[in-house]
Amino acid sequence: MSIDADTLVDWFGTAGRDLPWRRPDCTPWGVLVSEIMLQQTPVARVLPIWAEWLARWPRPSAMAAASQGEVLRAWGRLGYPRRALRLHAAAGAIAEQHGDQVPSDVDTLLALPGIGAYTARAVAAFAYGKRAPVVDTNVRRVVARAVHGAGDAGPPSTTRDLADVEAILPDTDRAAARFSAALMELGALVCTARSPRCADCPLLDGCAWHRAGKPAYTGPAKPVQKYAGTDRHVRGLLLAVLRETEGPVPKSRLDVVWSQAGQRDRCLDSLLVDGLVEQTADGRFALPGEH
DNA sequence: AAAACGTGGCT
DNA sequence: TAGCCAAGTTT
Repeated sequence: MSIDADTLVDWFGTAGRDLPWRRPDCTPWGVLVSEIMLQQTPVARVLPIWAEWLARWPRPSAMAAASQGEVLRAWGRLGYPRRALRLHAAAGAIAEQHGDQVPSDVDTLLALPGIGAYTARAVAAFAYGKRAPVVDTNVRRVVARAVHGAGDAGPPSTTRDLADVEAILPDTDRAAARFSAALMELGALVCTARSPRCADCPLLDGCAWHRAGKPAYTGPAKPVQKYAGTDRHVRGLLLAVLRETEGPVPKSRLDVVWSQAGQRDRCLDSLLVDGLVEQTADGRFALPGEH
Protein backbone atom coordinates (compact mmCIF):
# COMPACT_ATOMS: atom_id res chain seq x y z
CA MET A 1 0.00 0.00 0.00
CA SER A 2 1.35 3.39 -0.94
CA ILE A 3 0.39 7.02 -1.08
CA ASP A 4 -1.19 8.69 -4.09
CA ALA A 5 1.37 11.35 -4.87
CA ASP A 6 -0.82 13.35 -7.23
CA THR A 7 -3.67 13.56 -4.77
CA LEU A 8 -1.33 14.59 -1.99
CA VAL A 9 0.50 17.20 -4.05
CA ASP A 10 -2.77 18.65 -5.34
CA TRP A 11 -3.96 19.03 -1.77
CA PHE A 12 -0.68 20.72 -0.88
CA GLY A 13 -1.16 23.19 -3.70
CA THR A 14 -4.43 24.42 -2.28
CA ALA A 15 -4.11 23.81 1.47
CA GLY A 16 -0.37 24.24 2.03
CA ARG A 17 0.79 27.27 3.97
CA ASP A 18 2.57 30.16 2.31
CA LEU A 19 5.67 30.04 4.49
CA PRO A 20 8.50 32.43 3.59
CA TRP A 21 11.13 29.71 3.31
CA ARG A 22 8.96 27.99 0.68
CA ARG A 23 8.78 30.97 -1.63
CA PRO A 24 10.69 30.72 -4.91
CA ASP A 25 12.90 33.67 -4.01
CA CYS A 26 14.10 32.11 -0.77
CA THR A 27 17.79 31.20 -0.92
CA PRO A 28 19.27 27.85 0.13
CA TRP A 29 20.73 29.69 3.10
CA GLY A 30 17.22 30.82 4.06
CA VAL A 31 16.03 27.24 3.82
CA LEU A 32 18.90 25.99 5.96
CA VAL A 33 18.27 28.60 8.65
CA SER A 34 14.58 27.67 8.70
CA GLU A 35 15.32 23.97 9.04
CA ILE A 36 17.61 24.49 12.01
CA MET A 37 15.16 26.82 13.73
CA LEU A 38 12.25 24.45 13.13
CA GLN A 39 13.92 21.53 14.90
CA GLN A 40 11.60 20.78 17.82
CA THR A 41 10.16 24.27 17.50
CA PRO A 42 6.71 25.36 16.24
CA VAL A 43 6.43 27.39 13.03
CA ALA A 44 4.70 30.30 14.74
CA ARG A 45 7.69 30.93 16.98
CA VAL A 46 10.20 30.59 14.18
CA LEU A 47 8.54 33.00 11.74
CA PRO A 48 9.58 36.34 13.28
CA ILE A 49 13.08 35.24 14.26
CA TRP A 50 13.75 33.77 10.83
CA ALA A 51 12.79 37.05 9.18
CA GLU A 52 15.12 38.98 11.47
CA TRP A 53 17.97 36.61 10.81
CA LEU A 54 17.70 36.64 7.05
CA ALA A 55 17.53 40.44 7.00
CA ARG A 56 20.50 40.73 9.32
CA TRP A 57 22.59 37.88 7.92
CA PRO A 58 21.55 37.32 4.29
CA ARG A 59 24.52 35.07 3.57
CA PRO A 60 26.54 32.53 5.59
CA SER A 61 29.60 34.80 5.55
CA ALA A 62 27.58 37.59 7.14
CA MET A 63 26.60 35.39 10.05
CA ALA A 64 30.10 34.00 10.35
CA ALA A 65 31.33 37.56 10.86
CA ALA A 66 29.10 38.00 13.91
CA SER A 67 30.20 36.87 17.35
CA GLN A 68 28.74 33.78 18.98
CA GLY A 69 27.18 36.01 21.60
CA GLU A 70 25.39 38.15 19.03
CA VAL A 71 23.98 35.03 17.45
CA LEU A 72 22.86 33.60 20.79
CA ARG A 73 21.19 36.86 21.71
CA ALA A 74 19.39 37.00 18.36
CA TRP A 75 18.29 33.41 18.89
CA GLY A 76 16.27 34.72 21.81
CA ARG A 77 13.96 32.22 23.40
CA LEU A 78 13.69 29.75 20.52
CA GLY A 79 15.15 27.05 22.73
CA TYR A 80 18.02 24.58 22.40
CA PRO A 81 20.54 27.41 21.92
CA ARG A 82 23.28 25.00 20.93
CA ARG A 83 21.50 25.04 17.58
CA ALA A 84 22.45 28.69 17.19
CA LEU A 85 26.07 27.95 18.01
CA ARG A 86 26.20 25.08 15.56
CA LEU A 87 24.52 27.12 12.83
CA HIS A 88 27.10 29.84 13.40
CA ALA A 89 29.84 27.24 13.02
CA ALA A 90 28.18 25.83 9.92
CA ALA A 91 28.00 29.33 8.46
CA GLY A 92 31.74 29.71 8.98
CA ALA A 93 32.47 26.39 7.29
CA ILE A 94 30.19 27.25 4.37
CA ALA A 95 31.80 30.65 3.97
CA GLU A 96 35.33 29.32 4.07
CA GLN A 97 35.10 25.91 2.48
CA HIS A 98 32.13 26.15 0.13
CA GLY A 99 32.43 29.60 -1.42
CA ASP A 100 29.63 30.98 0.74
CA GLN A 101 27.17 28.62 -0.96
CA VAL A 102 25.13 26.12 1.02
CA PRO A 103 26.10 22.65 -0.26
CA SER A 104 23.48 20.69 -2.19
CA ASP A 105 25.01 17.27 -1.62
CA VAL A 106 23.58 15.27 1.29
CA ASP A 107 26.90 13.89 2.50
CA THR A 108 28.54 17.31 2.37
CA LEU A 109 25.64 18.74 4.35
CA LEU A 110 25.88 15.93 6.89
CA ALA A 111 29.47 16.92 7.60
CA LEU A 112 28.38 20.35 8.84
CA PRO A 113 27.71 20.92 12.55
CA GLY A 114 24.09 20.64 13.64
CA ILE A 115 22.98 19.04 10.38
CA GLY A 116 21.74 15.48 10.74
CA ALA A 117 19.82 12.96 8.66
CA TYR A 118 16.67 15.04 8.47
CA THR A 119 18.12 18.50 7.87
CA ALA A 120 20.64 17.38 5.24
CA ARG A 121 17.90 15.85 3.10
CA ALA A 122 15.46 18.67 3.77
CA VAL A 123 17.98 21.16 2.40
CA ALA A 124 18.79 18.97 -0.59
CA ALA A 125 15.09 18.60 -1.37
CA PHE A 126 13.62 21.99 -0.47
CA ALA A 127 16.50 24.28 -1.39
CA TYR A 128 17.77 22.37 -4.42
CA GLY A 129 14.79 20.31 -5.56
CA LYS A 130 16.64 17.02 -5.22
CA ARG A 131 15.14 13.59 -4.72
CA ALA A 132 15.95 12.57 -1.15
CA PRO A 133 13.84 10.89 1.55
CA VAL A 134 13.00 13.62 4.05
CA VAL A 135 11.97 12.01 7.31
CA ASP A 136 10.78 14.08 10.20
CA THR A 137 8.24 13.34 12.92
CA ASN A 138 5.35 14.33 10.65
CA VAL A 139 6.44 12.06 7.84
CA ARG A 140 7.02 9.18 10.23
CA ARG A 141 3.50 9.55 11.59
CA VAL A 142 1.79 9.88 8.19
CA VAL A 143 3.63 6.87 6.79
CA ALA A 144 2.89 4.84 9.91
CA ARG A 145 -0.80 5.51 9.46
CA ALA A 146 -1.42 5.77 5.73
CA VAL A 147 1.00 3.04 4.69
CA HIS A 148 1.33 0.72 7.67
CA GLY A 149 -2.08 1.17 9.27
CA ALA A 150 -0.61 1.89 12.70
CA GLY A 151 -1.94 4.56 15.05
CA ASP A 152 1.45 6.21 15.28
CA ALA A 153 5.10 5.71 14.40
CA GLY A 154 7.18 3.49 16.64
CA PRO A 155 10.58 4.50 17.96
CA PRO A 156 12.72 6.12 15.25
CA SER A 157 15.27 4.12 13.32
CA THR A 158 17.05 6.26 10.76
CA THR A 159 17.92 3.39 8.46
CA ARG A 160 14.46 1.86 8.43
CA ASP A 161 12.68 5.22 8.30
CA LEU A 162 14.74 6.38 5.33
CA ALA A 163 14.08 3.11 3.49
CA ASP A 164 10.36 3.37 4.22
CA VAL A 165 10.11 6.80 2.67
CA GLU A 166 12.53 6.04 -0.14
CA ALA A 167 10.11 3.30 -1.21
CA ILE A 168 7.19 5.68 -1.69
CA LEU A 169 9.12 8.65 -3.12
CA PRO A 170 8.25 9.67 -6.70
CA ASP A 171 10.97 9.03 -9.25
CA THR A 172 11.95 12.49 -10.42
CA ASP A 173 13.78 15.13 -8.41
CA ARG A 174 11.09 17.71 -8.82
CA ALA A 175 8.19 15.42 -7.95
CA ALA A 176 9.99 13.87 -5.00
CA ALA A 177 10.83 17.23 -3.44
CA ARG A 178 7.26 18.43 -3.81
CA PHE A 179 5.94 15.14 -2.43
CA SER A 180 8.13 15.45 0.65
CA ALA A 181 6.96 18.97 1.39
CA ALA A 182 3.37 17.85 0.97
CA LEU A 183 3.82 14.84 3.22
CA MET A 184 5.24 16.99 5.99
CA GLU A 185 2.49 19.53 5.58
CA LEU A 186 -0.19 16.86 5.80
CA GLY A 187 1.31 15.67 9.09
CA ALA A 188 1.47 19.21 10.39
CA LEU A 189 -2.05 20.29 9.43
CA VAL A 190 -4.25 17.20 9.09
CA CYS A 191 -2.65 13.95 10.19
CA THR A 192 -1.67 15.42 13.52
CA ALA A 193 -0.48 13.57 16.59
CA ARG A 194 -3.30 14.37 18.98
CA SER A 195 -6.55 14.75 17.04
CA PRO A 196 -6.11 13.90 13.36
CA ARG A 197 -8.62 15.63 11.10
CA CYS A 198 -9.38 12.61 8.97
CA ALA A 199 -12.49 14.28 7.56
CA ASP A 200 -10.21 16.77 5.81
CA CYS A 201 -7.64 14.25 4.65
CA PRO A 202 -6.99 13.89 0.92
CA LEU A 203 -5.56 10.41 1.49
CA LEU A 204 -8.52 9.01 3.41
CA ASP A 205 -9.60 6.59 0.68
CA GLY A 206 -6.23 4.93 0.54
CA CYS A 207 -5.30 5.21 4.20
CA ALA A 208 -4.40 1.86 5.75
CA TRP A 209 -5.09 3.15 9.24
CA HIS A 210 -8.55 4.41 8.34
CA ARG A 211 -9.32 1.19 6.51
CA ALA A 212 -8.32 -0.82 9.56
CA GLY A 213 -10.71 1.16 11.75
CA LYS A 214 -8.10 3.50 13.21
CA PRO A 215 -6.69 1.13 15.82
CA ALA A 216 -4.95 2.77 18.78
CA TYR A 217 -1.17 2.90 18.87
CA THR A 218 0.21 -0.15 20.61
CA GLY A 219 3.95 0.45 20.54
CA PRO A 220 6.14 1.55 23.43
CA ALA A 221 5.12 4.81 25.09
CA LYS A 222 7.22 7.81 24.28
CA PRO A 223 9.31 8.85 27.27
CA VAL A 224 7.91 11.96 28.91
CA GLN A 225 10.29 14.88 29.08
CA LYS A 226 10.37 16.61 32.43
CA TYR A 227 11.41 20.23 32.44
CA ALA A 228 10.57 21.96 35.71
CA GLY A 229 13.53 21.67 38.04
CA THR A 230 15.79 19.89 35.57
CA ASP A 231 19.23 21.01 34.50
CA ARG A 232 17.70 22.12 31.23
CA HIS A 233 15.47 24.46 33.17
CA VAL A 234 18.32 25.89 35.21
CA ARG A 235 20.57 26.28 32.19
CA GLY A 236 17.77 28.18 30.51
CA LEU A 237 17.45 30.53 33.46
CA LEU A 238 21.19 31.13 33.56
CA LEU A 239 21.43 31.84 29.86
CA ALA A 240 18.42 34.16 30.00
CA VAL A 241 20.30 36.42 32.42
CA LEU A 242 23.27 36.69 30.08
CA ARG A 243 21.05 37.24 27.04
CA GLU A 244 19.26 40.11 28.70
CA THR A 245 22.37 41.81 30.01
CA GLU A 246 24.80 44.00 28.11
CA GLY A 247 28.23 42.83 29.20
CA PRO A 248 29.76 40.32 31.60
CA VAL A 249 27.96 39.74 34.90
CA PRO A 250 29.35 38.77 38.31
CA LYS A 251 28.47 35.31 39.52
CA SER A 252 26.16 36.83 42.12
CA ARG A 253 23.81 37.82 39.31
CA LEU A 254 23.58 34.21 38.23
CA ASP A 255 23.27 32.81 41.73
CA VAL A 256 19.87 34.41 42.25
CA VAL A 257 18.14 32.42 39.51
CA TRP A 258 18.21 29.08 41.33
CA SER A 259 18.40 28.32 45.03
CA GLN A 260 20.21 24.99 44.94
CA ALA A 261 23.87 25.91 44.70
CA GLY A 262 25.05 22.47 43.69
CA GLN A 263 22.75 22.17 40.70
CA ARG A 264 23.29 25.80 39.76
CA ASP A 265 27.07 25.46 39.68
CA ARG A 266 26.90 22.20 37.82
CA CYS A 267 24.71 23.83 35.17
CA LEU A 268 26.93 26.87 34.84
CA ASP A 269 29.89 24.56 34.40
CA SER A 270 28.10 22.58 31.72
CA LEU A 271 27.29 25.81 29.89
CA LEU A 272 30.97 26.70 29.94
CA VAL A 273 31.85 23.25 28.64
CA ASP A 274 29.26 23.59 25.87
CA GLY A 275 30.68 26.96 24.86
CA LEU A 276 27.41 28.73 25.55
CA VAL A 277 29.01 30.82 28.29
CA GLU A 278 32.51 32.20 28.79
CA GLN A 279 34.30 33.41 31.87
CA THR A 280 36.24 36.67 31.70
CA ALA A 281 39.72 37.18 33.09
CA ASP A 282 38.28 38.90 36.15
CA GLY A 283 35.96 35.97 36.88
CA ARG A 284 32.69 37.30 35.53
CA PHE A 285 30.47 35.50 33.02
CA ALA A 286 29.27 36.44 29.54
CA LEU A 287 27.96 35.07 26.29
CA PRO A 288 30.89 33.80 24.19
CA GLY A 289 32.89 36.34 22.24
CA GLU A 290 31.24 39.35 23.85
CA HIS A 291 33.92 40.84 26.01
C1' DA B 1 20.51 3.02 22.24
C1' DA B 2 19.07 5.93 25.42
C1' DA B 3 19.34 10.32 27.39
C1' DA B 4 20.33 15.14 27.33
C1' DC B 5 19.15 19.28 25.37
C1' DG B 6 14.78 24.91 25.85
C1' DT B 7 10.62 26.94 25.52
C1' DG B 8 5.83 27.96 25.32
C1' DG B 9 1.13 26.94 23.83
C1' DC B 10 -2.67 23.85 23.96
C1' DT B 11 -5.91 20.38 25.96
C1' DT C 1 -3.47 21.23 35.92
C1' DA C 2 -0.05 18.22 34.42
C1' DG C 3 1.22 16.38 30.48
C1' DC C 4 1.66 16.39 25.59
C1' DC C 5 3.62 18.21 21.65
C1' DA C 6 6.58 21.02 18.15
C1' DA C 7 10.33 20.47 10.56
C1' DG C 8 16.17 16.74 15.54
C1' DT C 9 21.12 16.30 16.72
C1' DT C 10 24.68 14.74 19.46
C1' DT C 11 27.09 11.79 22.59
